[in-house]
Amino acid sequence: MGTTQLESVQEPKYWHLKTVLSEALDSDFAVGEVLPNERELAARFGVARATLRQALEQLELEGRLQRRRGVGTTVAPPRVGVAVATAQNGWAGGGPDEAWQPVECTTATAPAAIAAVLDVSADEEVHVVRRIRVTHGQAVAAELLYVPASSVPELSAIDAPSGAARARSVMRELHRRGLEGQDRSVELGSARADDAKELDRLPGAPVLVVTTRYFASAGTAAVSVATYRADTCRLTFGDSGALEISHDEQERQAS
Amino acid sequence: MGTTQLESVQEPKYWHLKTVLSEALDSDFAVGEVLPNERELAARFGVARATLRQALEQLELEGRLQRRRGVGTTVAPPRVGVAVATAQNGWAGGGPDEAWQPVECTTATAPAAIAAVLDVSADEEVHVVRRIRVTHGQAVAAELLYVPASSVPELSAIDAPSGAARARSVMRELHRRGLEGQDRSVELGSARADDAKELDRLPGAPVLVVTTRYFASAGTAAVSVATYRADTCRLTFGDSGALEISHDEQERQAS
DNA sequence: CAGTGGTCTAGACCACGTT
DNA sequence: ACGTGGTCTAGACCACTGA
Repeated sequence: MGTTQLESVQEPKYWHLKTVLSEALDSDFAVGEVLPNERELAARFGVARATLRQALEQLELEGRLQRRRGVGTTVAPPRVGVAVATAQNGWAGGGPDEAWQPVECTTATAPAAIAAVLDVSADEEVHVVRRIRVTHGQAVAAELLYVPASSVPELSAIDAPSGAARARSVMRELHRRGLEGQDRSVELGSARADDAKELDRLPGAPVLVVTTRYFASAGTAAVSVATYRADTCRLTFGDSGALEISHDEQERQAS
Repeated sequence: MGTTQLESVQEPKYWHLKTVLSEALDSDFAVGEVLPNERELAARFGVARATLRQALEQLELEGRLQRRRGVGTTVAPPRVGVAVATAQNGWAGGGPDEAWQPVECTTATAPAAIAAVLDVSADEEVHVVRRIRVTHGQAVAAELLYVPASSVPELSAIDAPSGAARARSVMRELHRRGLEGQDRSVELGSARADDAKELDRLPGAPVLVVTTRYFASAGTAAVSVATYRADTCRLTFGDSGALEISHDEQERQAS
């Protein structure tokens, strides 16, 4: 009757390509190894470069590959487990593997949504602390911490008016105020231009946006918006330490 | 001297396009409204369809748009805050807004990485419970829960051999065993074909993969791998309730 | 400078949902 | 059947990195 459809894949080429590449990555490549360039790979698989790129983009999204303009495509190391502080940990910035570096501090009016949560008026100036989180020598997250003046009442106005020094002063005062709890949410986003620069990525790169509300005795003491590199990070929330397996590994070992 | 470069944007077209569209979305469109089709929009902005699509893809990734083949592109509602159980909550499945529906239960050998965490040998059969999480009538997550036989010793072998009924039996037995703690990690992934189907998305759609390890008195009682729709979900981890603002709103209101 | 990935074009055809 | 978004092509040029 009907025509014999041999190989009627009914599966997009880029999807099949991704599978093939993924398996090749497991068997034939070591972490850090450089892949052939895109034109070469596309020719080798007999597809247009755009199609090949679609497969590479997915693999990069899953943390399997790392691509850098002018350099090439390399096999990415497994994702880094990054501990996100639990309620007990207090203000991030303590542990050895949880190194937040204050970069700058300015004062500005907070975005309306932030102002509402902080319970300050929309046109009130708040401290905005810029911090970078570094793990294994790599910048993995960039944060904006919004601190109303009322949360750091003893902050001397004579201190450095901006810069890392003032950022440290604000953090010190926050520590002194103590902490009663936190609220946290995680969602997918794309990196703003400034965050992308700090994270050594292109604007629009996928990031995990962690929004944290810090409660002190008087109410909401501060709100933090931290953007983590989604390609390289696995956020961990542990009662008793980080999980040792990654989703990628599960996939790869599921064969 | 040099040529006067008026409008030397040095900013990709699709990026600028995304900004323009984003603003238009805020001012001229209501949630659920249908946008003009891609060919029309591309023509209107004077760009190729592929370029227009690049902008739409980003906006969809950020949860601003929803695109469905054969239907069109619509303005997405704000992301749903989905509570991820904290240590106190025990086995997910209780609360009103945390409805996990058992779908099926089979027995199979777990992927190697899972088997290692469960502390069972790689060729040992475990129960695999399939659950779907529904919020506001929408499927937001699909889960595979791996349960070694030793965690549900009293599970009658005479029970339904598979299907939703058996899934419920396994969950009931797990409840009986109690829970001492959990470990959790969140990372970005792309939907497998089966998960995509449950979530009404195309394979490869971006998802937040939540891997949870459940501890009982005897050790690791089960491991869960849940994939949440990244476009529509905002995962919340609260000491005291969910955050009420979303990243998108922050962005939009930051103007 | 050469080589890489990033952007962009102007088409074509396909799979799907609705009518 | 029609219109939608999804896939795919075969080019072109640009921006960046490193030798």
